[in-house]
This record gives sequence, C-alpha cells and structure tokens, in this order.
Amino acid sequence: MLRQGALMVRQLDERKRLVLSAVVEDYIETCTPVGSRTLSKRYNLGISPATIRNEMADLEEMGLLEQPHTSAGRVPSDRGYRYYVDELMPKVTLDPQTLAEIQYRLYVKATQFDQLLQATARVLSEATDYMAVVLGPEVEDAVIERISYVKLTEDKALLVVVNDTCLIHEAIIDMPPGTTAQQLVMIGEIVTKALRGLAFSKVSARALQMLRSELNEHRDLLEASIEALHTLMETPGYERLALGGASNILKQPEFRDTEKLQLILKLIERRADLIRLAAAGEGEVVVRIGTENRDQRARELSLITAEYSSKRGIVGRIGVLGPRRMKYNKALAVVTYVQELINDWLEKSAL
Amino acid sequence: MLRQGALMVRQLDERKRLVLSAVVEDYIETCTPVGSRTLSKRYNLGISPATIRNEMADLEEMGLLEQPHTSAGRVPSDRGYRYYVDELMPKVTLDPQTLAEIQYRLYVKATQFDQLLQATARVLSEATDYMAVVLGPEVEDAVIERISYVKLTEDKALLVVVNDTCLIHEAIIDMPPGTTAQQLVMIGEIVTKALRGLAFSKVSARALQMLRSELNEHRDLLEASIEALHTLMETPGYERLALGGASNILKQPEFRDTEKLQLILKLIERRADLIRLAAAGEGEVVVRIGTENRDQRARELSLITAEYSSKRGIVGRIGVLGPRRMKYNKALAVVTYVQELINDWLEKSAL
DNA sequence: GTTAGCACTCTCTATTATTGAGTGCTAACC
DNA sequence: GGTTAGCACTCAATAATAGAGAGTGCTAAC
Repeated sequence: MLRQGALMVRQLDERKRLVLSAVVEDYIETCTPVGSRTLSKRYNLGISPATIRNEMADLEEMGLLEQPHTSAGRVPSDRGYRYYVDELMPKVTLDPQTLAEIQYRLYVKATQFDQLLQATARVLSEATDYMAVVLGPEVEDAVIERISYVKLTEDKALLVVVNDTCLIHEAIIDMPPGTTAQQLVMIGEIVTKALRGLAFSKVSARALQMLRSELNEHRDLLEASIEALHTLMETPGYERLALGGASNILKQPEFRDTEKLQLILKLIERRADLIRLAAAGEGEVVVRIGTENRDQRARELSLITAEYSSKRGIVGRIGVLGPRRMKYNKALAVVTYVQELINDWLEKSAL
Repeated sequence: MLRQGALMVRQLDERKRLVLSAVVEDYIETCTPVGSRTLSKRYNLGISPATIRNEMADLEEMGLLEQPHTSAGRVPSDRGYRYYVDELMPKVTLDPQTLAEIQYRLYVKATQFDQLLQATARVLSEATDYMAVVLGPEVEDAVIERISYVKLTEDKALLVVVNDTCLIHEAIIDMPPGTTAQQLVMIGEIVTKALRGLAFSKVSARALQMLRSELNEHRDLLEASIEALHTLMETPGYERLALGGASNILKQPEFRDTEKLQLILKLIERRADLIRLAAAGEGEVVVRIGTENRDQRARELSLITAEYSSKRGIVGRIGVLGPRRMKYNKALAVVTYVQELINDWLEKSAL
C-alpha cells in the first residue's frame, strides 16, 4: 500500500508539482485554506481555476491535500508537506549577514559547552522564530576523563569530575580532617588512573574494589567520592535540554485555540518527553512532520533536528519545533548551519 | 491623599470587613464577579442582598472593589486585595504531611546549592500551583573563597573558583605546556591567598599587580585566569534564576486570553526583567499585588517573595508568581516554610 | 484535455432577540 | 435610622437568523 502510494506520488507530473508547491507555499504564508481561484490569481500558473480544481481533486485523492470541510480550500496533509520537503522545496541559502550574526552570537557567549547549548537555543529560536530544542549528550554515556579533588576547608573537599563531553560535574564531599592538598592531588591521580575511560554507568565493582585496596588509608574519602559519583549519575540531566523561544509557539495563529495550546505546552513542560521527542531522530538531519512524530501531543507540530558530534563521541541534537506550516527551507538552512558551527566549536575546543 | 485613604480604610466596620472578605474569597474561588445575591446565598452573613449591595457600593467608593461593567458583580481592586491580605486574611498552617513532603522533596535532591535552587523552584510550584521564581545570590557580590587549578591535558587546565555562596564557577583555560600538577596546586595556593575574601567585582588592580610580580614565571596562566574571572563575572547569571511550573500560568482562567498570555510569557522569557521583578522586594517577606509591581507586564499578577540568607551573607529570594486572585494565605505559608528550610540548609552546609 | 458556467455547500460575520445576573433607587418596615 | 422588599433598568452573554463570500463539483461547450 504505502509503497504504491509512494510510487504514485513520485510520478506527479510537472503541473501537479506546480500546483502542490503553490498550495503548500501559500498555506505556509497565509495559514488559510487555499482555493483554486485565489491560487490562480496569486500565482501565475498559466491554467484556469477549473483546471486547478481538477488537479487539486487529484492531489486530494492521492492524500497530499485535505479539505477542512466541503466548501473550503485545500490544506496540505502531512504527506503533502512531506512531498514538498523531499521533492519540491527550493533550497535556500542564508545571506552572509545572517550567517555572520549567528556565528557571532553563538561564539561570543560560549566559553563552555553548557553555555554553548544555552546560547544555541537562543540563537536558533531567534533566527527561525520557532521554538528551539537543544539536546546535550547523555550523561550516562559520558566517559570519565579525570577526577580531581580540591581542598576547600579542613573537612570538605570539592570533587571535580571532567568527562569527555567537555562537561564538568562537581560535588562537595566530606573529607577526613588533616588530609593535605598534596595528598588530594595524589589521590586524584590514582582514582583517575583507575576510572579513566570508563563510562559513568560502567564503573565496575571490580575497578572500585581495586581502588579500595589501593587507597585503603583514604577509604572514607573514596567512599564519599563513589557516593557522589552515583548521585551525579542519577541526577536526571535536566540541563541536558535547553529550550529557547517557547513563546514563539504563541505567535502561530493555528495555536490561538487554547485547547491546542494547552496540549502543546503540556508537552513542553514534560521535559523528559520533549527529550524523547527530539532525540527520536536517527539520521544526521531529520524532518518530522505532524503525525510522523511519535508523540501524540506533537501531531500538529513539525520538528527539524540535526545531530552534532565530535570525534571523541560527543553526540547531541539541535533543532526547532514549530507548526506543520513551517518554513522548512529556511529553518533547515539555519539548523544545518548552526550544526556546523557547533561541530567546529567542539573540534576547536577539544581537550 | 494616600494616608487619608489608608485611614479611612482602616476604619472599616465589622460588617464591611465581613463583606469584603466574602467578596475576595469568593472571587478567588470562582474567578467570576460576585454579586449581592450570590453572596447572601453562598455565605451566611445574616444580612439581606440589599444591605450587601449598600455595603458593596460603599466599598467600591473607597476603592476596595471594582465593577467590570455597570450590571456585573464586584471584583476586588488591588487595594481590596491589599486590605484583605493585611487585615482580613485568616492565617493558615500547613498540615504536617505537606510540611514533611516539602522538606523531603527539597532536601533529597539537593547536594549542592544550585541544585537546591532548582529543587526549590519545583517544590514551590507544585505546592502552590503557581509559578515559582527562585533567585540565587548575585555573583558580583560573591566573595572569592578559593581558586584552584586542575590539570586536564598538557596545555589545558580547569580553573575552579569557589565563592562563599557555595556556588562553584569553572572555566577551561590554556596553560603553558609542561606545567605540573604540583605547580598548579602551588599556584592555586598563591592566587587564593591573594584574592581570598575579595568580592568578584572588587578584585583590585593592585592585588593583581602584586600577583603578577609574585607569579612572574607563570604569567601566561595568571593572565588566562584573570580573563576567565572577568568572563565569569560578566556572564549574566542565567543560573541565578530558577523557574518552576511556568505552565501553571495557563491554568488560570483569567489568562485564557491569548493577548494577556503573550504579555506574561514575554515577561517570563526576559529573564533579566523577571529577576528585576523578583528582586524588587526589600523586606523579609513581600507581597506585591497587581500594579504594585513595577513591571507593567505584571500588572495582573501577584508576587510573594521571601528573602533567604546565611550568616556568611548569602542572600537571595524565593517566591511564587500567580494571578492577583491568588490564595495568598496558603501561598504565603508555603513560601515562608520553604524560606526556613533553605535558611536551615545553608546553615548546615556552610563551608 | 481545458475551460466557462452554474447550482450547491458550508463557514463566517453581522444583526437581532432573549435571557439572566446584577445594580440603584424608592418606599415600606421594625 | 438602619434594613429590607420591590421594581425598573443595564449590560454581557447566548442563541437564532440571515446574508455574504469563497469554494467545490459537475456538465457542457470549446
């Protein structure tokens, strides 16, 4: 079934492509169902309204257009948008000024990775006028790079864990009084040597056991560290998700309806669900239109995400969430450009 | 003028107090203008609707009630709410179970101060059903407690700044290759000795000059540190503000209107403005009703904030932002209880 | 295959009527 | 004199009705 449909669709003749294109673009622009008359007036298609009507009827039969009600114009269906995105949409390139501004705003704020994520969310949302979703790497996958101790007071130390995602975790732990700064450095070295390269979740009992015997005289400190590590791991990475421009959702006329709005805002607030939604994509760049999103609450939204990564395996996604009636080509251009920038940033600032 | 008004109002006789009380409480409950008939039915005031009407007319003249339009019921004015809060509102004490749950949820999550702030925002919003606003201490006022370096790679070090507000700042800085971990500890000691006790903003040129001569051979590292310190200072403390339950705003029927909603969301999104709004209170516990808030965008909101502090001078505010039609007594009880908890936490976990 | 014409459909807007909660005023009551 | 019942009046909200307008599908002619 689906394949046949896909085949049929691919065979669209030039005129159908033209009409579909015009409908999608007009609807994206105006957010009102578009009729044959308006279409023929607004665009120079070289065919009469009646012919457009016929074509539209065909496109509707193929499932690319829909009618809200019998005597309204046509609206693109999810599959219609999909076809538009895959086959019809003209590529767009951002003008140099925009590019420069994005780059400037992204880099100037970010001296550290989590700041970069925050800045990305802001920049993305402002450049597209949609809501931005930025996903940091999963902490559980993170690999321990270094563990150090900083003496704070006689009986408190700061445990600093640096992982390979450039992120730094820290925790204040109790320390047996009298431990010296030199000792802390040494202990840090030993612990680092033992745990380095292990994922947070893969710190094995055996590695710990060995550590315990090696650091027998600093047992208390070690146990406190292990406990802190566990806490760090368990802390659900709220910071994993950065949002920007959530209020842009309100700008869309289709969400004037409080019902729909409420549904969407519920989704936004359940950060875990939002993470799942944004993480769902597997490919480098993913466009998900309406019901292509798993989450029911996003059935009237479109999501464009792109993966960023570093050689060391830092992996996350950035993207924008907007109405199905999204300016796909511009949003796509922005998202992919920001994706590049982040990749560059990661490469440059690799440890 | 104002004083006379205040005097007049203070002289309200028992019956007017009763009527005002009933109007405010009914409106808080129902969010519909309350009329004399409904009032006499719903509450047992012992007077007829006609009498209530007379009293209401008086209260309106005094500026404590308002009429949306000629033939609607009455709605409390800002001054009406104010009188209610100051004079009429019955004190409320939270039941032990709620208290216990708040305490549990607050402490279990927080091993560090910024986590505590996050947790506070969540707990506050869930306990009150309003949006929570939690303000951390101002970084600029923070006093440097300790500066340490952690060697990351051959040419990168982590600069860790611990301030007296329990907050930890860190930045990755370049380091001349070959610097040893031992050296870093030593440098950290020297820098700490020089800058400890100084506010971020008060790091004087002289102190730096002395440091420069003392650490002549590690000049590059020092300069990188100084630059990083500046950046830390300048970073507008986004993390200074923790929000919770922003979508609770949507639950309020008075904000069903997209216009009003948009205004409020704009405010929420401008974090700097929100900080200003929340920081505005000077007293221990502050209730600001509607137009008592400076910010125009908050003219239909009420804000309850409370100051928390530690002996070491950590100062911030926590609070809730909701509709003017707020359950002031319960919200107040929650806010002050959480305030206590935070004060306790700070005392216990002082360095 | 394309287009003009026409009857028909259905939403949207404006208008009007109706309802109902509420008020203010007046006069009677205790 | 304060309190209350009664009554005329007001005004938003609801419902009902009538057009208007944009759009469609079908048919027949080009």
